[in-house]
Amino acid sequence: MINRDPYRHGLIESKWQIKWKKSAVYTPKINAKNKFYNLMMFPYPSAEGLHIGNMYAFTGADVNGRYQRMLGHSVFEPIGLDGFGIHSENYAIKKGIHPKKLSEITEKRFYSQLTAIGGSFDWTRKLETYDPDYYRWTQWIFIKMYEKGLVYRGEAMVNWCPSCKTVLADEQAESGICERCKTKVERRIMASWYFRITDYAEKLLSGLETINWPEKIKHAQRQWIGKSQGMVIKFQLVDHKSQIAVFTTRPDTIHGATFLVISPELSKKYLKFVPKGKREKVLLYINKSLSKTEQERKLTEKKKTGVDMGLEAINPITNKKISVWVADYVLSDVGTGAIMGVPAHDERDMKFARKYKIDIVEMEPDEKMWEEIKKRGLGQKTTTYHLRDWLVSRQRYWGAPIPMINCKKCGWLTVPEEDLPVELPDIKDYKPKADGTSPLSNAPDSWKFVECPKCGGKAQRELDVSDTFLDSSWYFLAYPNLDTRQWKEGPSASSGQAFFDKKIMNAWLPVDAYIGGAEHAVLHLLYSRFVTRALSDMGYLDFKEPFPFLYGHGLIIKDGAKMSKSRGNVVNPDEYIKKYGADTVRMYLMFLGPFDQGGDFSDAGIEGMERFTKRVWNLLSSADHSSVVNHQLSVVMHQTIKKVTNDLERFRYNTAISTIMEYVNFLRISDPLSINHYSLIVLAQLIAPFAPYMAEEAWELLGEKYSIHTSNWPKYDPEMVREDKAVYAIQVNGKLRGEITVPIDESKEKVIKKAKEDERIVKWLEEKVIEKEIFVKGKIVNFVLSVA
RNA sequence: GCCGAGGUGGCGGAACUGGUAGACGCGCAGGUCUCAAAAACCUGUGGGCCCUAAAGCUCGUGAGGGUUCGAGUCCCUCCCUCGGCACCA
Repeated sequence: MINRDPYRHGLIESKWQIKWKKSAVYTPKINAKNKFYNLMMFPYPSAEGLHIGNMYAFTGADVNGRYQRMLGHSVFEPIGLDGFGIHSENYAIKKGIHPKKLSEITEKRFYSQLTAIGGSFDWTRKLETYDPDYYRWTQWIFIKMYEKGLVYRGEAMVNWCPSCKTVLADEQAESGICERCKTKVERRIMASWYFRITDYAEKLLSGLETINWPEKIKHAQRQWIGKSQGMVIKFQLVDHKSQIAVFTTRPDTIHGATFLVISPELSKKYLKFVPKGKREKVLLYINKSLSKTEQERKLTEKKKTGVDMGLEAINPITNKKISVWVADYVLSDVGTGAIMGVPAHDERDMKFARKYKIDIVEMEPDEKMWEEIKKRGLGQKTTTYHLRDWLVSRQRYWGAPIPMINCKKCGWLTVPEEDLPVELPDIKDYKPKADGTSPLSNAPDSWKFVECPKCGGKAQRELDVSDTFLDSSWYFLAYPNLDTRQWKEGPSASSGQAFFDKKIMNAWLPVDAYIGGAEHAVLHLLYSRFVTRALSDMGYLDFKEPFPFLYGHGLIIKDGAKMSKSRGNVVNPDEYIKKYGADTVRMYLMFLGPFDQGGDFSDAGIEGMERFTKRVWNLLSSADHSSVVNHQLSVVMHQTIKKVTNDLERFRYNTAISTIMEYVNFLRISDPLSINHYSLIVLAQLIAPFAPYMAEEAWELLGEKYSIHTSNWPKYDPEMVREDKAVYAIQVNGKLRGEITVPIDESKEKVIKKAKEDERIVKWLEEKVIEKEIFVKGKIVNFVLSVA
């Protein structure tokens, strides 16, 4: 009897959602054996909810988690929300709803969508960055970093986004554009808190060699850290005691240096040496340059401008007097902010020299210069980095308050640990202000003013909040510890104890598989590595890299463009899940192309996948299956297991699915009586990571013990995957002329003999001389004929 | 400009260390079923030539050259697309 009940995805999905939750299949014991921490990058809950691109990423990560679980691992796949931050806050402002209230709404929506897509999340250990139980530890980390000397307050030129009305870190303002809203950033001088990530430049760079990440992402980090080795060389000014230090990676070209150029910022220092007659012109140039934004300065790239400062310096190698210029093509924060101009070697210097008619001296680079300069004490080897310290202050509301107190008498002090968290006060007017005043200045005095922890006098809290990237720089450390007493109770004054249990930490971390997009290459991924290393150096952690293995998934685009609300091409998965079921949508997404490549979403092919889902269901739910052993079917089955397993190991989900399709096609044309129970068990198991609901339902129907997701992944028998026949392609002069089938172990001589006798081949060999016979076992025979 | 990744049918994409290019799916065409349609199922599907047909020949993986018995895969030159960095001294 054949059961042809249609597959009712709605009913089946809700059935298993409830049962999975109740039986805690996805909740590993914290002291489990064979642990596997499978983590997808922390999502920030966009107000529109989960879009199809998020679903793609989560599904791909989940397929890996489910596969690893079936391999026998205790898989921990936690989920939470990176809900603090400008993104959520801006949306709240737009909607006129308080961010706290809005976060409650988005949280519900997000979690219900994540449930619907069929992820094997451990719902008992979730976290949200805006939860005071979470951010007290964000603040604790800030304090620990401060105590270690890794946090300082600096007054410096910063990136100010006039649209977001806050300062931004360098990583968030690449090329002078706000990472969030794409507005041009302005330069402002502001007092802010900085993390000394530059102290870790070398460690972050060399650590890349120890981790298994996509080369693309490692490359982006290397480039961002921007190590360059060179020399700082001092040039003596003529008639003055002062010197100008330049940084160069090519000291071997110093004998071609015919001028010096100082950045406008730095040139102020030398203004006093500039002859009176020239001073006005120089000053004018400096002011004009400084009023340009970084962006404008970089845009005028090709055109070099500058002014002769009327000063001379001595080239220490040639002993010639050379002129000193100020020009804005030299940047103050690169190297020493001053360069030696070597027109014969550097294209930019050449342009500058031509324009202002400065001497151009041809020369050959001389490697001995390194030694020479060092020996004569003219300069020394120096390494510089492009990496800048991480600015973590934000003049915004929706973030973790920075746990610092300012006392007029005692200066800046950290909030005592036992007073954490410094809770974000509920205030009515939380909008950012154009003048850079923090919205928390609207907080009541009872919140703003506190007793100085040192002298007891009146002191004020820091009013800025910290960067969202600080929240997300350590969340992966939190998940396995959410059940611990320390986590719930918070830090105590005396112990200095962390939120985590080191035993738990060492058991679960580092993360076994981290899956996320490449867009965080120099943001989240760099910050997390830094914070982890810092905590490790403080003795809190025994590992240095949080993510030894990272898989970068591709992006789902729509009509050739990235999905975004402004383009109006955001695809919501809800309607598709409702119509086709989560399993079909999951498989459709995974079948689009290689997981690291992403793809263009069009629903054109989804109905094909629906057909496939139905076919699989029809096979699995046909109760009348024998225990007959059909050799040919067994061979195909074992080959399928082998191929699918290999593909899953390499995240080649698209080909894994196509292999399962071929298996299904084979079963469909097979005599129904030859389809035995085990061949269906295997089918259900192979498809389980992709279509978890249907697989579980089928598993029950097949009378197997709950749950399929904790069953043992099928193993292939090496004896069974061996073919007993081989198909040889027969070529003449490299061109395919026919093929023959022979027993797998047929000898070379016999294969060649048979090939020569094949009627399709004979005519090609008639009256020809065979010069060479190429034989590749199991594959090919090629007869090479002599030309004459 | 530099650094990545890539360019394969009408489309998404297969092809392990050089060994039968186009798996799998979509789309399309024809058919079965039906009063009809949908669904489902079956057959075909890179271009050209030849042909009643079976079969055969030939060209084909961005362009051109090379290595090799044999190249989508390796080497050289060039073009294009996407992503990253960019006056970094």
